[in-house]
Amino acid sequence: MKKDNDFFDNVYSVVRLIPKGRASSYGAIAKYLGSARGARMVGWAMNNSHAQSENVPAHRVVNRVGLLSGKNTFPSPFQMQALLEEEGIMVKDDQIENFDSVFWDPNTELDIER
DNA sequence: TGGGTGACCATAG
DNA sequence: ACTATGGCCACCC
Repeated sequence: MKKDNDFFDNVYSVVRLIPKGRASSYGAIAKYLGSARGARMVGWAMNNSHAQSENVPAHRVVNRVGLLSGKNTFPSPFQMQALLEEEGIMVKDDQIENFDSVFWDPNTELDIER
């Protein structure tokens, strides 16, 4: 039988593939799954990521402006920023600095490049 | 069953 | 420039 949460599983897989010191965006992940099936679902999957036994580096996932949108949903809002800084990502005012540099797009990095 | 919500993104005024 | 609204699709009540 088919799994309804196939979408979630896909998201977790991609998030785990995010290299250290890099960050990705919800829309990029959603698009990588096939289309922007409502980037909101990606965030929601993250919200349920706590249900996953595997460690999902949700802290490496931010919105398109590099803002730590989900820090509020973390066990401790400071944990997300702390983890990011731990990996060398500079965070200022709940926003990633040089986001252009740390941005990791699965469509560009993983895929295809022909 | 139907309606509301959501860690978003894009376009229009 | 900023604010407002629509769209996307899965989950909860």
